[in-house]
Amino acid sequence: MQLGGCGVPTDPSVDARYTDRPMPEPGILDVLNEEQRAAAAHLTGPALVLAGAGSGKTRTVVHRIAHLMAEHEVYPQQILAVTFTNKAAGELRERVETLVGPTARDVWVSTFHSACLRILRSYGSAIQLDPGFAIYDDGDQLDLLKEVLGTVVGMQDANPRVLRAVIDRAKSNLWTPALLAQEGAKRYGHAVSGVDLEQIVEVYERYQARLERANAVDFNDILGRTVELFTLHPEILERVQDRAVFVHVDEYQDTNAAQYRLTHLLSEKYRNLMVVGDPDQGIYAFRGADIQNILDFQRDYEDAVTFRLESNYRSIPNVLKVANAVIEANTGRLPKELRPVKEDDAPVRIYRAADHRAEADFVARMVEQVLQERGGDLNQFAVLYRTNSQSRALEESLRRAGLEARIVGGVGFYERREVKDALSYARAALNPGDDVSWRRILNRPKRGVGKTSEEKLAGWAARQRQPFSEAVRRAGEIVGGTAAEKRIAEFAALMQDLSEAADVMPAGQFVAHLLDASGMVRALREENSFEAQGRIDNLGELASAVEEWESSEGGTIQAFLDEAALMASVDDRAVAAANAGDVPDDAVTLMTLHNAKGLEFPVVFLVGLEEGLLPHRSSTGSLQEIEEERRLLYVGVTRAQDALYLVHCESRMTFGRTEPARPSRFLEDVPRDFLQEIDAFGSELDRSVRTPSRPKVSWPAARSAAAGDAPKAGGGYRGGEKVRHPKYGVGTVVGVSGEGAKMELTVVFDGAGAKRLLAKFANLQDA
DNA sequence: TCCATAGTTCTTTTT
DNA sequence: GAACTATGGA
Repeated sequence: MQLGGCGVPTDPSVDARYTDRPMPEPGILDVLNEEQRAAAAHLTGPALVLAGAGSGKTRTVVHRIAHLMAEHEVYPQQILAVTFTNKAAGELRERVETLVGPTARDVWVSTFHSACLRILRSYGSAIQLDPGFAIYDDGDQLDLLKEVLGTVVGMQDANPRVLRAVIDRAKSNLWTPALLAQEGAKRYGHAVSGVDLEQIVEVYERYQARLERANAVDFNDILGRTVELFTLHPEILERVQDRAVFVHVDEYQDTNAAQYRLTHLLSEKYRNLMVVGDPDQGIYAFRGADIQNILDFQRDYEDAVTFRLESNYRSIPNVLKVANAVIEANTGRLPKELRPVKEDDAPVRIYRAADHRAEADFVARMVEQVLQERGGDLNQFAVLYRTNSQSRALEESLRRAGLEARIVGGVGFYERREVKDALSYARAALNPGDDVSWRRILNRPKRGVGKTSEEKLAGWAARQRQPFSEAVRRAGEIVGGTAAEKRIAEFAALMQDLSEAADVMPAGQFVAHLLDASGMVRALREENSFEAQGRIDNLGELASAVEEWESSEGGTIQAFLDEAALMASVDDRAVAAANAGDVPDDAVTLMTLHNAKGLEFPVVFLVGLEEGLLPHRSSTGSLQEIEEERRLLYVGVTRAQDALYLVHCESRMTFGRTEPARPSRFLEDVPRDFLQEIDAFGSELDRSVRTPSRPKVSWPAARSAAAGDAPKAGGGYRGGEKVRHPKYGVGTVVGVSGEGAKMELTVVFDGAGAKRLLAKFANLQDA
């Protein structure tokens, strides 16, 4: 699908043709409910769709698009739909295609980033971007920033991550360095995150200059430079506008200033803008998203029509009760209550685990149990957590139980060192200005060019204002007479060969050649280790992914690099082939709460519901931050269709240190009788036992009252406690139920696994 | 220039 | 507990 040259009528006179039709139309919209149908039948002008979780938002957009095409003669080439992830885009396109057939392929469905990247590849030369410009990801940004920091007085020891965060934030607000100086001073004073504002501005300026000199853009530039392009070249904007007569923006609550501006620019010619979202699911303020964008839509577009979708088709009533209770605690929200359509119900369960291991074992055990009880496959399960680092224990427990796990996100395939190196070769071959890539591969694999030589080259490049690759080419003049000189010359010859190869070889062949000629694979083979073999396998998978990409999509290596750069998770569409080897088609899904947005699963586990994790310790500084964390929990809860397990630990390991953990404050917002407490085996615990004479005490307080000071004699056991059994040895108490003579303990023994014991007879000692 | 070792920082969250 | 980085000896 090419921009511009695809037979788009220059003036489709939409306003005249598509207004004043009687409503509702027969046909396509019949399957929708009343709320959905009203929104989907909307024709022209701005519209806001406030869509609660699970209310059929995508369905509504899909039918609206189909309706426009099938019954109002709108060309697919006039429709643009912007989604948040590549995955959502693929799904949307597929569903429209199911409804209206293959012409749906001409509907432009894309993320903001992919759409803008395509525009920049087509028209970027108008703002001094060479067609082969590189995309710098987080790691590249950091590398470049480290270099820049070295050149600014007093910034040598500054943390590049902090600077990156500030610059990213400025860019997502569309602030140039000058604007950052101005606006930053207004909002933050003279220092941001403890760094002097003037110095930050200086770093930002130099960083940006270096990016532009390298013919590169970072992620935020993909949006920001597109805005720049549109502003400086209205004729280009207009061509794109004609490709976007009807604009849809999904997850509008997560748009930042740059995306807001783009939305406005794209839709201002025809004003057929439909934005869809849910302010309660805004979870990206940390990267500049502003919920105010959706809250102010009616103010921005006074003639806007608002539609509300509040019937929830996804979740059982108890899940929605919990969800509503959680989100009601937020202030300043539009009142909204999810109404269940489903009638079947089951309790939402809560489990208190001893530590992250017990938590993970519990999840594995429940998965097995549910499989036994109701059958089905592993794809029905999802485990959601706040931080990626929580995935390891979960993965281990599941694997130990023989259950496949699929981790979405995390350290992606394209961020693995060897893969990144290989891609850097490709980038360097395509773009002699890409200093970060050139420097990365200079001595990788090791070819005897050390830090000293590298710095001499870099110093020369900086003084001469030349790209690093030029320094490599002229190494003789710079490091003449040293041992490294010859090695660098060989490297220069290699790169000369590769850049010629990039022009003449098809993508797959080029990557295969690069892997061979660079010596990467050879060096790994010589290492002869288990780990090196894994890396070789990854490189092999990369080669097949490119091959596959080339034969199925007919893509160039440049297009492959673009796709890889914008790919959030490895199982996103085309390049997923890269990981085809180890992604099973039946597996429990593990991912962060952020990644889970927009998805649904029959059985959901929310783990790590503790203070410090959710809300995360670094997001407790302001009410806004805490409320965003609460929305994150809300997003998690509303992913569940039929069963929901909430899990928190009594102690958790952070930075390799085990520390006591308190249940999340958000659990206090959920009335206790909305939750059924269970033990490590899923058996229901008797509530009256756990809250003696204090029925109104909310969750966390009740916990300490019940377990905290109980005497040891008489069986005052509590979860997390280490005990010794005469036969089974040392173990950890993971569950307590009943009282007195009937008190039962669930103990996970280090050697013998989990056992259920009557406390009275177990003959346990402290361990 | 490279390698082993000790020390340090690190975890939010993602296009 | 891992991944990265500084250091000193070969």
